[in-house]
Amino acid sequence: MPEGHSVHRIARQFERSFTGPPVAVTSPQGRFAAGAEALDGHAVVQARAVGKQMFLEFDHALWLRVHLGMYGAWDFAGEIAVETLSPAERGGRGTGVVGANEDSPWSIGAPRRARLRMAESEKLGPELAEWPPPPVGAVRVRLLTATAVADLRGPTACEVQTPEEVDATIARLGPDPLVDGPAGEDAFVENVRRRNVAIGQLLMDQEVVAGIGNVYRAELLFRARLDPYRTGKDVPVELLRELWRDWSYLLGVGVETGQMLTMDGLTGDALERAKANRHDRHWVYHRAGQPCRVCGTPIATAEMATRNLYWCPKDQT
DNA sequence: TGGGTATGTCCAC
DNA sequence: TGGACCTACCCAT
Repeated sequence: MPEGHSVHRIARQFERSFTGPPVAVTSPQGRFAAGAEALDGHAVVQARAVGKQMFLEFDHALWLRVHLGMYGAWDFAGEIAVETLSPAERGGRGTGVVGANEDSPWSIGAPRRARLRMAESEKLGPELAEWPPPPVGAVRVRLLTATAVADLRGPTACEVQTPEEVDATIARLGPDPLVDGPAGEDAFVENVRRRNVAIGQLLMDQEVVAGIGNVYRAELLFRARLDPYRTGKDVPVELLRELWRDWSYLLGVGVETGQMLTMDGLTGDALERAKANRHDRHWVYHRAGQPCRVCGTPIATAEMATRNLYWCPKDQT
């Protein structure tokens, strides 16, 4: 599932393409019919992302809360402003697809009629044959303006919330570097230090820190050379502060690039390989049995917090 | 072509 | 504890 960086990117896409004009809200699949009716015809005021949760505020003080879960995805189409994608993300299509400057990885493409899938990976689809495009498959909710459409499929959560309910949802979440800034660091340290629970478990706990998923967990622990089984209260405060700052850094990279790039210092061919092939992208994630990129020891794996954990038993102590 | 796995969370039993 | 959610991708056949 999309980890925190994807959700922040999606919120940004909504800010760009959906705030302002009234939005037609429907549930082609039918499972969100009542919620869609409550929002239909109202304008989106703002989009917010906290951890892996996204919130859209409508102009009558109701919010749409969405959590993508493992398989959820948003498909955007229409005259949407698309950020520059890497060649791999463009699905092997030629250049000039989004009209953005190829040399500037952070630039925003000129709005044009296109299709963009935003989930764990992002991909541009073919040009649109008709407008609005017919919903394909199980579309839980469709948001439609005169120039843009967004279809949601397969979310774990999709519901209408009052402002009080939004506050309550967010209150249950730990700090998010892009929401709380440096102030989140103290909260993170405190949340970890008071628990007699493995740090590998705590990083996956959205009440401890919001937005980290299984890939970032494994990579952050390796980057810190930290044993996943060390309990929270046993991790030195200074190491926890470094861990928080590293998460803030990786989240920023993820939001800017749309990819979970966790190996620093890559240049040239190695960088291109990492961008093109996710198996060349990580230190330990999904590399069970393969040699550690630093010491050569086979990467270990075990289940922790119901997910597969990966780590180097020699380097992480 | 078909099966297994996956970035996550909630709920029924 | 296991299933549901519902899709994309990779690999074996």
